[in-house]
Parts: sequence; C-alpha cells; structure tokens
Amino acid sequence: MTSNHFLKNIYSEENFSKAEQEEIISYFKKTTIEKDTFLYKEGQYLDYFYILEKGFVRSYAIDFNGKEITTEFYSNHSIVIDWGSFFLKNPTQEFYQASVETICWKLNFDDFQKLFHSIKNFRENGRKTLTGNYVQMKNKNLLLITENAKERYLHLLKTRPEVIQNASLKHIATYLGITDTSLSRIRKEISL
Amino acid sequence: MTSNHFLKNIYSEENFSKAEQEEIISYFKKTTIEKDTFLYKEGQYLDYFYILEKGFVRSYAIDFNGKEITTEFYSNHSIVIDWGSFFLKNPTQEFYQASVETICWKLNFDDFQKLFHSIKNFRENGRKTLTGNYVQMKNKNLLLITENAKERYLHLLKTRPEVIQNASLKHIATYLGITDTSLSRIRKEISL
DNA sequence: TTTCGTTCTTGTCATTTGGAAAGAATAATA
DNA sequence: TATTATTCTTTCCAAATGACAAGAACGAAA
Repeated sequence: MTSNHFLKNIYSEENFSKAEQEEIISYFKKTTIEKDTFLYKEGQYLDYFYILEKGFVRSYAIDFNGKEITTEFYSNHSIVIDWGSFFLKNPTQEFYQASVETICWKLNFDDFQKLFHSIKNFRENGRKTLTGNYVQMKNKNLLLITENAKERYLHLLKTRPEVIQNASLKHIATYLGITDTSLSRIRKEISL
Repeated sequence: MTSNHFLKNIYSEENFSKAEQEEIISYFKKTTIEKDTFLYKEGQYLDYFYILEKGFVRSYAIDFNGKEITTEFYSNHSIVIDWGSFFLKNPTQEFYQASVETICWKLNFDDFQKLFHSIKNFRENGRKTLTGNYVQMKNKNLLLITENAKERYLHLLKTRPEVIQNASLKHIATYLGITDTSLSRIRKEISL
C-alpha cells in the first residue's frame, strides 16, 4: 500500500487511526470499468459498492413510458451506491453506467458489516456519508419545487460544473426534470 | 414500564432482546406538544429527535420569496428528525409544527450515541430508518419529475390518505409542488 | 347569531413547458 | 472523404400550470 493510496483521501487520518485506515483499505479491491458498461443493473441486489477514483457514472431509472430518467451523476471521490438496495436488500430499480473508463474501489457488504460493527469511526463516517446523500436529495427536491427550469439549470451549472461538462444535454435534461427541447432553449437564452 | 409500552412497537422483540428493548426505551422521555407549537425551528441545532405516538406534524421551509413550502408530513409511528441537523450538526432550515396536540417520545443525541455504539441491533435499526427515509425522498423526487400535478395528488391520496385528511389544501399543494389554485381544480376534476 | 378571519373555489388571462418533427451540427465509422 | 448515426437546435402549436383577484364556504370567537 503506497503512502498516497487514493482511499487515504476518503478514510483520512483526520478521522481514522493509521491501523483503522489500513484495515479498512485492505478490504477494498481496485476495479476498472470500461466506458459504457454497467456497475449495477435494474433488478440486481447490490452486495457491494464503489468509490470513484477517476471517471464519471450516471444512474437512471426507466419510467412508466419507457423513458430514461437520470437520477444521479457521480464523479471523482463519489460513493456509487444504491442505499436502499445495499442496506434494505431490495433489488435496485436503476441502471448505473460508466460514461467513460472509470477507476474505482469496491467493497462488499460482508466486509462492510465487519468494519461497521467493529470500528466506531467507520460507522460514524458511514452515517455521515448517508446523511450527506440524504441532505443532497432533500435539497434537490426543494429546488424542483421552488425553482423553474432555467433556475435549476443555472444552479446545477454553478454547483456541479463537472456534470455539465461530462453529461449529454438529454441526460442533464431528465435529471433536471425538463425536456431536451427546453434545455436547449435555456442554453440559447443564457448565451445571448 | 407497562408491557404494552408504545415504544415496544418501534423497538420490537423481533429485532431486539428484552434487555436491549428496556435499555433503549429507558432513555426516551414522553412529551406532549400542544397544537400549533413547534418541535424545532429554523436555525436551531437539533440535539434530540421525536417518535410520534399520536398526532400530526408538518415541516416546512421558507423559500426565497418568503413562501412556506411543506417538506414533510409526520403521523403516528413516524420519526420526526432533521437528519442533517442531528448527525451533521448543521442548523435546521425548517420549521416543524404540530397541527394537533401530539404525544411523542424524545431521545437526545448523547443518549442516542451511547445506544448506537453499544447495541448492534440499535445501529442496524437506525441505519434502516435513515435508509428508508432516503428511499422515500428519492421516490418523491422521481414522482416530481415523471408525474404531473394530478397524478402526484392521486398518488399521495392512495399512499398517504392520512395526509389528505389532516393537512390543509394549501399545505398539501406546496408539498406536491403546485399552487393551491391548481390543487383545487384537480380536486374538482376528480370529484366529477 | 353576528362578525371576523381563514380556507377554498372559480374565472380570466399570461407564462411556462411539452410534443412532434424537421433541420443543423457534430461525432463515429467505413 | 463519404456515410451514417447521434446529438442538439429550432419551429409551431398545444397543454399544463401559475398569477391575480373576487367571491363563497367554513369555522372560531365574541
């Protein structure tokens, strides 16, 4: 394990002892995901999750009309997980697809459980991560209700520029809950 | 502690030993909240949460135009908590108000921590609760994007009839992300 | 019961957004 | 370079929803 191992940024010495850090990291397996391949597919029970070292991943659900709705974008340092599937043992309802070749670190559920129940800092950390994801989801909700299409786009542009750079117009549009036509109009309007 | 203590429904013998159950329950304090009073207010740091035995609570945020946006409704057996505030130590951005006299059970953060780190089942349970809330939020998100106003209302009517019965039209409207005018029209249309 | 305040309904009109389809631009491949 | 596929833009029109304001219904309190 090199001294600048990627996961040391995630499980940092600020929050973990050296011994804890090493134990935690030892359970992760480095994986490379080819462009366009899936990390998880709808119907699958997740028994592992990933942390992204480098790459870009999009998750999407299929609505009742068969249309893809982007549910999230994941970039460097993100945890790519379906919490409901991982913890509640439900099949995921989404597809998680790498848009580019993606380097990530994989941890399976049994190892996660060992760490969770034996290392206090690990469970504090996990709780923080899930809570952070919850807060993010809640904010997205509020934005959907209080802001119009243009404002939502501008907000995304400001807070997550890497999404605008990496994702296609169509994918961004469904993420924002608008059509590609509208988003195209909005972009034009902004550029004037 | 009576044998049919309310909290035994929450921390049930299915998931906890008798001893665990008793210890957990011993930390909770029964509280009655008067109609129209606040459980938490914007700006406050939560260091406790409530479980609702009986009553009805609404949480709302104030948007940039000073308008109240209902963020959640809580009824019997719900946990009333701002996860972000409780775990991440941020001030809450919402108001939590009892619509009727409400009987609930209060647990403070320090006691929560003791239980969380000492009782494996308690942390599994807490993780499930937070995850459940996350999944719920995620579903609400998807509904906001994929369904129109009428469909969202019908969905709420079907899945949470107690909300329709207890909350005012205006409060339900902002929860669904529509105006009270629209909701009134939708109700008329449905009744025809 | 009368008054007052709140909530809900209704009407009119404006605005936002969507749907469908065609064309332009861009990227991918032979 | 020519060809094809994909993504993005644009146009026209329709549908959904919002804003505002007036009035009706309802409930609380004097």
